[in-house]
Amino acid sequence: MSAEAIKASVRDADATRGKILQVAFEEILLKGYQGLRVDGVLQKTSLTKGAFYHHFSSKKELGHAVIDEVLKPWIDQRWILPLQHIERPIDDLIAMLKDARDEISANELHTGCPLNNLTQEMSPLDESFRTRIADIWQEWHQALASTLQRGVEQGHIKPDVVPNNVARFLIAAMEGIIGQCKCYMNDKAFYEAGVCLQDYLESLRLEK
Amino acid sequence: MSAEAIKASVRDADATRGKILQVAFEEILLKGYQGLRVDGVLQKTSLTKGAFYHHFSSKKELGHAVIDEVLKPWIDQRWILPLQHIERPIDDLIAMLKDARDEISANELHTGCPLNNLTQEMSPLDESFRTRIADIWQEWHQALASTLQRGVEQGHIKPDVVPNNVARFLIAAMEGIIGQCKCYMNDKAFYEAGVCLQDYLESLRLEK
DNA sequence: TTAATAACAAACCAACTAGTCTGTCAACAA
DNA sequence: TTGTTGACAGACTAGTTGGTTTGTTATTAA
Repeated sequence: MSAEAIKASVRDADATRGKILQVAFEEILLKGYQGLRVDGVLQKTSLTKGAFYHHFSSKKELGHAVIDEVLKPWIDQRWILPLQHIERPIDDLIAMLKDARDEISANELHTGCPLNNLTQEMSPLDESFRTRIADIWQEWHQALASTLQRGVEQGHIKPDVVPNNVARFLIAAMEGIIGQCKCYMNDKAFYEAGVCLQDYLESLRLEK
Repeated sequence: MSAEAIKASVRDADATRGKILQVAFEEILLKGYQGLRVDGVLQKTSLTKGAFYHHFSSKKELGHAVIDEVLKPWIDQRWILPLQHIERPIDDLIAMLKDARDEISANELHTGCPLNNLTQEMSPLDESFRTRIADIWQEWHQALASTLQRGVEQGHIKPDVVPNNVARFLIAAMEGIIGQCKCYMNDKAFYEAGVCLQDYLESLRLEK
C-alpha cells in the first residue's frame, strides 16, 4: 500500500463526498429520492451525520449534487457523446439500441433509467429538480436531433424526416419501453417492442 | 335536500370510503405513494384516524384499494373498453391518441399517467404493488393486441404486422411521450413526438 | 513548532408519521 | 324501549427522519 493510499484511507474529503454521492445515486435508483434516507446512506458508507452535513447542507442539496455530479456526467458519457461519432445513423442507432438493450436487460431491468425515474417522481414535486432534469433531457434531445440532421444532410436519412420530431419520439419510445419492463419480471416486452422500434428506424433510411 | 341526502351526510360508510379512495388517488398522482400521507388524506376529507382505520387496516391496504377500486376501473373505462368497439383500427387509434393528447394536455400534463407513475415508483419496491400493476398492463396489452389482430384479419392492417409486438410498442411509446412532458412546462414534446407516432401507425395500414 | 482550519464522530433534538386505543353516537333488531 | 354493533372522533404513542450541536483529530499554512 502506497503512502498516498494510507493517507487517503484516513482522511480524503473528495473520496468521502464521492462515496456519499455514489451510494445516494444507487439508493435513489432503487427507492426514489423520497425513499432515500440520509441515515441509510450513512450506514452504507460507514460515515456519520458529521461527515454528511459537512459536505452537504441538506438532503435536497445532496439530490441536486447527485443529478449534477453523477447522473448528468453518466448520461453525457453513455448516451450523448457516442451520438457525436455516428457516421451511418440508422445502423449505428440500431446498434446503440441493441447495446443498451443487452446492458439494461442484464443490470437495470427492474431499476429502470435513473434519469426517467427522477423525472417521473420529482418533476411535479420540486421545481429545482425539474429544471435540472429538463436541461439534461433537452441536451440529449439536441444531440440526437443534430445527429439525425447530419444524417439527412449526408443522404443517409430520408429528406422529409423532421429531426426534431423524430428525436423526441425515439427518446420517448426508448424510455417508455424501459419503463414497461420495470413491472414485468422478464425482458420479453423489451425484445417485442424493440423489434418495432428497429422497424421504425429502418423506415427512416434513405435507400440508394 | 332529500331525507336520504341528509341521512347520507351524517353517516354513509360507502361514501366515506369512496372519499378516502378518491383523495388518496389524487395525492398519489401528485406525490407518489411514498409521498402520500395518511394525515394529509384525513385533512382533505375532514375525517379522522378513527374513520380511516375503520375502513383500511394500513396505508398499504389503502394503496392496494386505490389500485383495485380506482385506477383499474379508470383504465378499463378510458383505455381498454374503447378498443373493443374499434372497426377501422388505424384511423380509430389515431383518433384515440388525439383525444388522449388533448385531454392530457389540458389536465394531466404535469401529473402524467397514474398507472405509469405507480409502475415506475412501486415496481422495484413492493411485490404486492408490482403484481397488481403488471396485471393491468397485461390486460391493456392483450386488448390492444386483439384489436390489432382483428385489424389484420379484416384487412385493415398489413399482414406481416405482429400484433403482440406492435401493442407493446404503442403502449410504451405513448407512456414514454406522456412521461417526457412531465418535466417540460409545455406540451410541445407531446405534439412533436405525436407526429411520429401517427406516422408509425399509418405505416401499418394496408392500402386497398 | 504552532495556530488555524478542514474533516470528520456521535449524541441529541424537534417534527413528523403510521398506527393504537378508548370512547361516543347513530342505526337497526329484538 | 333497549341492547348491540357499525361508523366514526380524537387523544396518544412509538418509531422514524432530517437536521443541529458540540467535541475531536488530522492537515496545512505561517
